[in-house]
Amino acid sequence: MTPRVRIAPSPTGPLHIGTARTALFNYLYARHHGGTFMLRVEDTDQARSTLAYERDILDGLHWLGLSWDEGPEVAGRPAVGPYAPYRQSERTQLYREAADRLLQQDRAYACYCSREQLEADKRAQEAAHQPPHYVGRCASLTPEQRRLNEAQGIASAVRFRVGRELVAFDDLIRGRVEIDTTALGGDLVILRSDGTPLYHFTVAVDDATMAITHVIRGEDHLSNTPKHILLFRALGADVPQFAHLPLILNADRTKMSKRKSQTAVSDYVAQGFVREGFVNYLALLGWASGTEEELFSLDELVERFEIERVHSGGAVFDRERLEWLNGQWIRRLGPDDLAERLAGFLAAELDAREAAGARIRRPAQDEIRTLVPLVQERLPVLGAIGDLVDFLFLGEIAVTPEMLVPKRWDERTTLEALKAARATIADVPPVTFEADELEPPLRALADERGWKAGDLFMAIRVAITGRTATPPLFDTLVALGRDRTLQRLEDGIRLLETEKATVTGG
RNA sequence: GCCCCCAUCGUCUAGAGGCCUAGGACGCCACCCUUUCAAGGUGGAGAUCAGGGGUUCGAAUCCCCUUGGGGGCACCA
Repeated sequence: MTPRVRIAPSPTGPLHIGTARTALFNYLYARHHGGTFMLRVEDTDQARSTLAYERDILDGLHWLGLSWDEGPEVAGRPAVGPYAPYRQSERTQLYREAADRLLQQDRAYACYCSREQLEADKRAQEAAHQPPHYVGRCASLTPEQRRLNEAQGIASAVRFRVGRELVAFDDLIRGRVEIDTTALGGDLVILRSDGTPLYHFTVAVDDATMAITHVIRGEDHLSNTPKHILLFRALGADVPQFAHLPLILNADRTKMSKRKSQTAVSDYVAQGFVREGFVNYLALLGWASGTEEELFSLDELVERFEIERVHSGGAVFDRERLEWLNGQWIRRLGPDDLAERLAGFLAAELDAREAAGARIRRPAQDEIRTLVPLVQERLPVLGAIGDLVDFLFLGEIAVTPEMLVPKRWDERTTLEALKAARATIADVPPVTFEADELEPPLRALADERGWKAGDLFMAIRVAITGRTATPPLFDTLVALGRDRTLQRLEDGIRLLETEKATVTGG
């Protein structure tokens, strides 16, 4: 049997990391077994669902590289797959029909309880230290009573009868799980009094209708599974296999939430995580290959993924490890590819600087490509590009005399060194202004004066970049260009001279 | 409160009765490389395998209990 799996996000918020991980595992399972990966939008909560969130979720899944075989119509393009529609808001008729069938078979009944009554029940149960459950007030209404309620125009919800039994299933990850239906909270509402369906019902109806064979989802649904199984059976459908993935956790080991962690995939995209690193990290949250390898592309994951190797304990989201993995993948990117991915991040950074009042220059055609060798192994995230090379594009860099003076040096030496360096660099003609041509004379200069090369280089570095940590100096000089390099050295020299004048003259 | 799930270094994990004086990775610390920062290399600290009982010649691995943690119990998804 070729598996049919699905990811069923609810557009009530941006794509959540947990949803992304669940989507990934479903995708891996489908692809590994040559099955079908389906996307279904669970937008039955009209009040909270928005199109913007749906967009964010679809974009996020695309970004991750998780293409679905069946899914809803998007941007004017028709739905793909034989089970359309794939958006629950367009399937209401189906739910109503299914509910009608259950009603006719007396596996469900009309419930006329008011909100107030139900709340009073709940309060009473709480006071009696009982688990919240429906008391069954409407479970055995006579036809006469029902007619009376209807005549009074009391709106009714539809409740599914939950009998007393032990429901068991073999979870692909956890093994056998048995839950007594008495722990389920009584007969559950499947249709609200306004006729709209509820989550547990729509999942079961859809998974049944769409011939889902394996339900792979978060552990937070484990306790709900018996409800779904009961519904599947009542609907006359085959019960799928279940696999409940461990939860992704906040640092305090509670279920990952946006209150305590960054949960929106789009935020990680915006910070410059690359899909390769992100996917790799997500896969490692709950799954391990069993070998000591841990860098896997999506295709490699597809090849190696086995649901049995997913383990059952929750996993704390560790951003440092994510960043490390991300850096690994950034280093593996081809130069043109990296340059292309970097462009937007640099532009955004420069926009921000400009908006803050800075005078900036925009990178020339192909300039970013030439910067790649300087930055590739220094980027934990693409968004770090600004901090790494901003001095190349800023009209003015912020330098103070204190910064200019290397640790072991004094102001006088620094001034002297900067002047000498300026002269030395000025001696290198524009046509040969290259790293290989710049390094030897500067080293020779240090030698001549008895300076440590590192100190000289540091003074130059700070003068031309305003930073003590930069890409390799000579490459940086080249990237800056001869004119700007000389100009900034002069600026540095002038800064020290005025400083000295103030000190001695004051 | 009730039900369910889980439990190996700070974190992600390997481990399916002897190969474990518990392996790898992130992070941390040293050292090497080195013009700074990274990257890379080498080494180190770091887990009485939550605790206690069994089973067994032998248990991180199997069973039970305890403890701890988490999740679920809506006319939310």
